[in-house]
Amino acid sequence: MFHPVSSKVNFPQVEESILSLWKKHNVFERSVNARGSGSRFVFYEGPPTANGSPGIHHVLARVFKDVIPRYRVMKGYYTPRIAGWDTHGLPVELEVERELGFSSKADIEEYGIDRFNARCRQSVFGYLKQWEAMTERIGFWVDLKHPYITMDNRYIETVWWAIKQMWDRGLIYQGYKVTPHCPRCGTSLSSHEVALGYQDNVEDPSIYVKFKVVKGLPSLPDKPTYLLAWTTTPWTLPGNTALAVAPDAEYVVVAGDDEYLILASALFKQAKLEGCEIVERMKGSDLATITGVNYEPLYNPHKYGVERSRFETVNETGVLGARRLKLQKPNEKLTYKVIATDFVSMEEGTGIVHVAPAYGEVDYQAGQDNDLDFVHPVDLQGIMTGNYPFSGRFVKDADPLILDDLKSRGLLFRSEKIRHTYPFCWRCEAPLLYYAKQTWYIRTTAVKEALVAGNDEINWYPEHIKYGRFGDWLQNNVDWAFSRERYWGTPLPVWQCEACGSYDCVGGVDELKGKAGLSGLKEPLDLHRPFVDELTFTCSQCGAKMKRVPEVIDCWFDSGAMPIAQWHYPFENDTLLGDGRFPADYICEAVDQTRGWFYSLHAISTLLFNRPCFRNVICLGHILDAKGEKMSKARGNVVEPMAVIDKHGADAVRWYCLTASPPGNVRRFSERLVSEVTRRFLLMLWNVYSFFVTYANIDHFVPGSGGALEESELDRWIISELNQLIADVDGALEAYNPMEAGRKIESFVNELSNWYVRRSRRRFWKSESDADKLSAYNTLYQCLVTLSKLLAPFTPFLAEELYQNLVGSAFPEAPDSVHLTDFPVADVTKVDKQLAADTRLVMKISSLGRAARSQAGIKVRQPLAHVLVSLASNQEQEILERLKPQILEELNVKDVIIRPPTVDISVSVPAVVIVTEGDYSVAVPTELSPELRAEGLAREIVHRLQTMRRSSGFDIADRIVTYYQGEAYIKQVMEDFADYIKQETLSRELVDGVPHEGVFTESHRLGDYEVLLGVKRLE
RNA sequence: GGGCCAUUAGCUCAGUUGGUUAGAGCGCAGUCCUGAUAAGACUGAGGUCUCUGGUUCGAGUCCAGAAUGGCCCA
Repeated sequence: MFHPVSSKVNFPQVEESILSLWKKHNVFERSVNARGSGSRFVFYEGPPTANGSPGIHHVLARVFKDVIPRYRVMKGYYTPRIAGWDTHGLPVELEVERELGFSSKADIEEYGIDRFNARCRQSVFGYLKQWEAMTERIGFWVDLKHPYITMDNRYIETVWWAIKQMWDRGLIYQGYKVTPHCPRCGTSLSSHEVALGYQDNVEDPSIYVKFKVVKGLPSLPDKPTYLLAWTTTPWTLPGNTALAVAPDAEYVVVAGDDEYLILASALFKQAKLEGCEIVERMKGSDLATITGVNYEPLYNPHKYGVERSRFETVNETGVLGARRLKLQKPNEKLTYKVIATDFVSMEEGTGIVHVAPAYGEVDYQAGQDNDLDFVHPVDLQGIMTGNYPFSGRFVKDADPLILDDLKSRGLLFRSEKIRHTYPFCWRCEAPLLYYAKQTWYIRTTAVKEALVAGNDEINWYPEHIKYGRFGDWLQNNVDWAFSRERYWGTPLPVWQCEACGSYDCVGGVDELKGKAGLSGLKEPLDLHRPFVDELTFTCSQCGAKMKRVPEVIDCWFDSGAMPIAQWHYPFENDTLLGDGRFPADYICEAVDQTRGWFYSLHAISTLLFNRPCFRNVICLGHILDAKGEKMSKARGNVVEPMAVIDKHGADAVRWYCLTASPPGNVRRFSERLVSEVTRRFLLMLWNVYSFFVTYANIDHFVPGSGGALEESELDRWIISELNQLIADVDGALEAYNPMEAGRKIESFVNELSNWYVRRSRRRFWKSESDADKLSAYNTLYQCLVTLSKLLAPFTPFLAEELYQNLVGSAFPEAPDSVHLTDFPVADVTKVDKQLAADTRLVMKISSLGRAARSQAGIKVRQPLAHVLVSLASNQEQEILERLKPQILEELNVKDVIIRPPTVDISVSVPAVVIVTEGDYSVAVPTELSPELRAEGLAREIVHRLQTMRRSSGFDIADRIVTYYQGEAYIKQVMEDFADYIKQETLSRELVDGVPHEGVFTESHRLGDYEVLLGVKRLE
């Protein structure tokens, strides 16, 4: 006996009991360990940060992360899955700062780095319970008991080892580079972080500034001459040390009332100067070389208490290419020059570009190439230094004051506003400022070819990411600025000598402990700041004291090192690279990780081992709300995932995530869509399951009984479809395409429910337990059991429920969970393509026939003498001839008359309704004989009695006595069709007469006749 | 400014290499079926396949350009 299954189901409730079953029987661990001898399938978990509650996009990712490994386990692969937590980085610090009400790094230092980091350590798992609960509830199987945690000493030690490997190969250097700097967080942002914070339509000043040429042009000495330049960042003007022109472009000198202005002729009109007279033309290269076209600084740094320096190159081991700035002496008569470069745009501005080497990447490069001065009157908080009229102000606030100042000095030609895209800090939304700063870099450009070549070996889903977004990113690779001037992160393991300035990189704890003259060591060891800052040792070069540099590293480096750091390689597990645990077969994250984790994984792996560390990656699109808008707290449209799961169940959410749309597309999410999935798919499957169990129990069906099966055509058909389905699902999952696999399952369940079960109903109902009935049971049983296995990776709860009841209760020796079974193997010999096509033909004709009946207004319950059918080919005629019985049943007709394709059936018989689709036509006669009418009435009576049985709460198998009272015609029909009516309604007898008390009665109108019907249950 | 993706019914999505009249589910209106009943079947309304050009005997599909949205880069 199977456990009775009601057609009414509460999925969340079923799932809860499955969860406790898994827990009780330790199913996840066993599913992994049972495959211990199989080949490894390696999954890498991209570690989330647990300092915020998980969102629906996390659920999406975890569902996709789960489905493939579950499939692999069932295919016999040994597939351990290790959870991971990302614990370092600015997000964590910002959260703690918010809690403490801090607004700057000074607040943190005052509070104490030790206390601050202790709070970070605590904060980072603030939502761990929620994360674990969500992970468990949705059935994402991953080892949460032994996760890798990026802040653990052992994890950090591996990260140090990795950095040391790169250091030894000269791949780490400290350089000045212009980096996007967040003035509030006080740190540089990596380019992948910058990418997170662009905002459109930002309003900024758009100003034209006049730079006075020192002596005027030799040919035009009568009036002062100005170079006209354009900028949107007035605050960078004090840092101006050159003006750049395009060497091949034409420049013009135009005459104003009491001045000459120089600008590119191409931008002459755009600067609204077309009314002015052009007095001279010259090439940009001439402008740059003409003696005397030096200009006066807008702000001579020496007058405002600001330093001026120039670059010089130094070479040291490990710090290749480092540059130092050499301080210059004050010069009251300072002038700057015009340079010719290749970056001057003729699209906007004046063709003369303001160059401030401290504040732009190209500016900085131009400064190096042209020995320009370097002036940097802005501190790390974005405050103007020196004693300008606008000193002490935040740069953006200084802008209007600078304009006022220039205007009062007659140097502002024009001032407007512009709307453009500008980057902001992705966490705190402060505008980013481009600064030349000393930062530690990883020279990823040195392995660019290997990065690109490695990408060739990776399978991307969707494929366009490979040579699109990710490939482009690799092609445009720049060195990785990976140091952060922050507190809560993996400390950069570089020590510098206080005296001689030489560096040492430490690659492990033992190495550190072995350093001569080590002091400051405390146990238990904590590799974080400030404790690691207190560790000093003796300089091997000069014997003075080595102190750690202050920086920590980008947390993307942490997570990107997880392939080795989760194993504490090479300090433990040193066979990792050769024993199958590296690289990953599968990873999966959202598309924003292209420049995040996907990149840091790939970069670190390539730098260390010169090979990629993942083979297949599913890259998920982002989730939008029901209206297609981005979910955000501000909009208040964030979907709380647990609420949806509690209401509809995890399987519904999983199935929606997996099948609703291609994984790489953006997708809309709403509770409504999840509930649709439940109705359309889960409930339909459940109904088939419930139907099966109900009748199997009535008939005491025992799975596998009955020896060789006498399969009907219908059985052979669904078994053929089933085996085709197995092959399709297997192939799609093998190809990392759960959506396709899921949709195939959906259409199979639809066929199973709406054709196989519907067509087979009478076989289950009939009283005698013959071979045909047994075959039907065995066939449906096989379909359901196979479905439970096919569905196990997708909807593990529902799959388990089916399996437990269908298999667990019948085969005590079977594995005690569907997740411990093998994935079904398709028996291709059972796939009958011809039969599939034949059945499609029957479906087609039935559908047309129903349409014709519908149009003729004749219920299917009313038998008809025949239908006329016209087909596409003679071959199909033969097929349909064979499958006639099915059509007879489906359409409730006594005969099917098949006409050759060449005969127009509309003229062959009068009084018909015809429905045609393509080459297929079905015609039904509208005339009814008295015999057919009587039979129709009998069926109508049966129908009414069935409904009465149900509404009076009888069980399906209850025997009854039926009473009837009506006119002569009714009595005649009741007598003529007595056997039929008794059989259909399980009536022991049909009693003509007034029902006595205790009988459920109803009066019915059947066409022109009145009848009183009564039913009474027999004990 | 550049790149990638998307745009098909009111909504969510299919549409293989170009080939009759562009499909499904949901929703809506109606009919039917029902011993799966909080399902199911059928019919109907609902489409300038975002737009403009081009290639072709033939374009939702291929090419070019544009628009809108999303993501990314600068």
